[in-house]
Amino acid sequence: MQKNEHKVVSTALLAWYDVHARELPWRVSPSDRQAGVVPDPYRVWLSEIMLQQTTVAAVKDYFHRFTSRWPTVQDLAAARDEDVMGEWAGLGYYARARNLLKCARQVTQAHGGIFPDTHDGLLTLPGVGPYTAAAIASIAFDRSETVLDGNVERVMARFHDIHDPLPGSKPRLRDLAEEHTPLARPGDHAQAVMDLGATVCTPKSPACGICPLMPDCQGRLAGTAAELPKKTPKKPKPTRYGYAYVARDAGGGWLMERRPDKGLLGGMLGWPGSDWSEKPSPNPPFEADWHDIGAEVRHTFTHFHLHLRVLTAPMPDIAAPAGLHIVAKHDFRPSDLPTVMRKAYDLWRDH
DNA sequence: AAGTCGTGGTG
DNA sequence: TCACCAAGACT
Repeated sequence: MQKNEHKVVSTALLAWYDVHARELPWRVSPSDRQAGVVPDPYRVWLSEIMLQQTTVAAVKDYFHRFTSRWPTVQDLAAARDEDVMGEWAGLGYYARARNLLKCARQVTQAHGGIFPDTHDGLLTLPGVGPYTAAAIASIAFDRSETVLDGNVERVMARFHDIHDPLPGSKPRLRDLAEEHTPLARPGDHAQAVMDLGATVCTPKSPACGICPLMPDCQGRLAGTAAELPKKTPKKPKPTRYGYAYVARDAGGGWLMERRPDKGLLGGMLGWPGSDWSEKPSPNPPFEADWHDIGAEVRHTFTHFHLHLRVLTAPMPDIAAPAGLHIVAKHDFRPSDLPTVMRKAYDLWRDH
């Protein structure tokens, strides 16, 4: 329940939001909602999945393409797996795309195309965790649930001058965020805190001078705002190496693999290759005089750097080796590839 | 319950 | 250049 001394905060925040809310493709503005416009749960859900660990700028074009191609959750549920994975290519965290499809089919088949309208109901959906369930419940269904994402953590740590490092301080920050959550306009409140965190209370050099919460911000008063929240240091990233093999058959088809659902780049299209390790074993898909194109892909994943050498050879008139298949010339779209594979293609094309 | 899982922008 | 960072979920 909201503490009385925090009511002035949420009031100031909502007043700020009424003026400064960004126009976003999935957002119903405060004035439009006041006029009776209701958010579409499908669009709220889709946007929140895309926004997990991903910036608004990166999401916008993907959101437009998805909603143009699949306007409703039933449309998405009926899509082919490879079409959804191809449309998601480049956005990253591909488990989201696999769970997106699972979720769309679950909502369509088990719920008649209607999203659950409670936090606990939403939590049962694949790809929907504590944050996303609270976000959808508050934004789409006007329920007073507390969202806790990186923005909210940062705003709370600064406003209350919390110096304990994340992730250990998370329960404390959650308690504080719950105290700020209003019963009225919970969705606007949630989006207001996140907008504030993204545009004013930014990780580096926060714009305290224009912040609506500045008068009561303990971090600002203590002069510690910019260095909060503290975080436990991360491990350094090792560098791994590998080989990728780009081969075309006589008809211009490409020899490719569909990666297994589990693990890195799961479910995505890619070039056959070696393992990625400190000392990779060459693993060409067929015997040939493989030509090293003389350039290597450099790509950084969440927890390691990768140097990938690209080799090429014409493919003889044989069947595709086990686990691989030919993507016909006119079915091949570089935009279907995850970025690291796209980089290998670009190097091949330019060699 | 730490580790895994992408990518592009930023300072 | 490079570490850090983003509207986290899953195992």
